[in-house]
Amino acid sequence: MDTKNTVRVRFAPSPTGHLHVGGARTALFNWLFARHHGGTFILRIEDTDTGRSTEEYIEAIVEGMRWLKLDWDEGPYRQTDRFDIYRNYVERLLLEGKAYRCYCSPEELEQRRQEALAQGKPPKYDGRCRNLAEPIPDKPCAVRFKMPQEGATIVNDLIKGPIEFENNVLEDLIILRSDGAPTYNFVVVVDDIDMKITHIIRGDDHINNTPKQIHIYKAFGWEPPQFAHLPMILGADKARLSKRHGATSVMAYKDMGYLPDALVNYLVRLGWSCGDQEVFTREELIQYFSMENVGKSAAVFNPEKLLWLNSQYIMKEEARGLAETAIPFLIKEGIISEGRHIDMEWLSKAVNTLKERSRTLVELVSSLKYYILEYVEIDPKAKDKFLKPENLKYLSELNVILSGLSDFTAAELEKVFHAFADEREIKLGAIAQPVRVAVTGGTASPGLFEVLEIVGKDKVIKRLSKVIGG
RNA sequence: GGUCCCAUCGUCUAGCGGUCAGGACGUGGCCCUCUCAAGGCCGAAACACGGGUUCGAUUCCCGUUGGGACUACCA
Repeated sequence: MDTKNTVRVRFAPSPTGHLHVGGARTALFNWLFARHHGGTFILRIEDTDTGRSTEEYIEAIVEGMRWLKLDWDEGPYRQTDRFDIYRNYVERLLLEGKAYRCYCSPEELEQRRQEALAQGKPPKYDGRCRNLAEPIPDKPCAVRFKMPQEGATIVNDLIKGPIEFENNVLEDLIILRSDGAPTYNFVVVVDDIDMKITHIIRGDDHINNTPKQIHIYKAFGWEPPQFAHLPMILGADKARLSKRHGATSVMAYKDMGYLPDALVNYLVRLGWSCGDQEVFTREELIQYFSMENVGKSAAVFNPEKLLWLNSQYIMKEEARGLAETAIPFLIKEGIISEGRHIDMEWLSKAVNTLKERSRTLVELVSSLKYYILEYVEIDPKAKDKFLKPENLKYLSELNVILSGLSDFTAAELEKVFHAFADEREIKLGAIAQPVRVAVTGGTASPGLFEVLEIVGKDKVIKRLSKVIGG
């Protein structure tokens, strides 16, 4: 099959919430499929539920897509802009006798549904308006699609394989509400045909909708696209991922200091694999992506592994670029103020020492405090352990030596410290840890000498003096 | 209740009839070391169960069990 330049896929979220990780993964797989085949990726907003859709969420979804760098070639289309198109198609079905007006009120329907459920019967529409001879003038009505009741429908899913449905389990679904707004199962078909979608890649929560949609395609005489149903993403309790499981919105991960490439890498490995490889560049993903390597079973979202991946990406990232993305976090934490000038070259050096010990940008920024601030807050436990009187004696001797240094570089400092320890016949750690605590406020940091160099002689002396004095 | 999907270490997964069942996260130990990381080495850890098919099943088929989704004038 020649799929080159002919593949057209879409991500079709409904703007009833932020872009969440499940949606993001669906978007990602569509995007990868399109990019891999040199096809077209379309963003379509499914806002036919005017009661729940909001402009804010449309913005939020677009923002999330941009942050993840999932660029689209067409759209965002909005279904609310296309109501006339849908109504024409509904009209056509009505004319051809493939749909009918239903005068049952939502209340009546709901009541019958509850009764059926209570009796343990399938809550399926009974079709009572199906054979009405004449339209009832001036009575509000919805339009239902006449679902075939004989035979079976087979969905040939690219991921799950063939799935068979008995047609008699399908009901005459409403395609046009009494307020004139069309419904999902109808517009999705019309749009996918209208937009010449070749592959529908979506969550497997849509599997049961697929046979219904196939009948609509058939009613119009259209050839359905290919279907590929992605397995769900679950929480630790194996239930569908939701707010209960913690952060689910993509932008929440941005705020927590995750890199978009790390999230993308994590998400793609939830359900897709390529041998033993865990870390991929975008180019590799595009090159290697194939529907054949998409798994069938649902996957539990594992924050620990995402954190590890994020640390990998931070480690690989250029210090300069990291420093730049860290700026908003520094401002948010009040470590630097909005307009203040900061020497990016210097900051990059500091960031460089922290790259391999920060799993998130938030952690990175937190460590950056002791590089940037004048004084540091000292952890009480660290103080008790390492700033005892005997240590303070060494610190003040050392402070004198450091004050006299003109070459305050890591290499020079290392020599000085070793000489200091040798003369007093103490281990390097015996002096390094107290200095570390005095300068960084804690017991863990990058190599002490590089920290001292970057913090700079001035601040180092100030911090040591303060510790000795107080 | 009905329909459909799914089933390999705790988690993500490789496996596409014959493997000591591989990798990754996490976890335990060791090495490195001024601390913390990073890195290296080693370890514990899985084929849900029962029937078939086959010379041989983790792999193919059927049940059971267990999870999940859908079942709206939501998408």
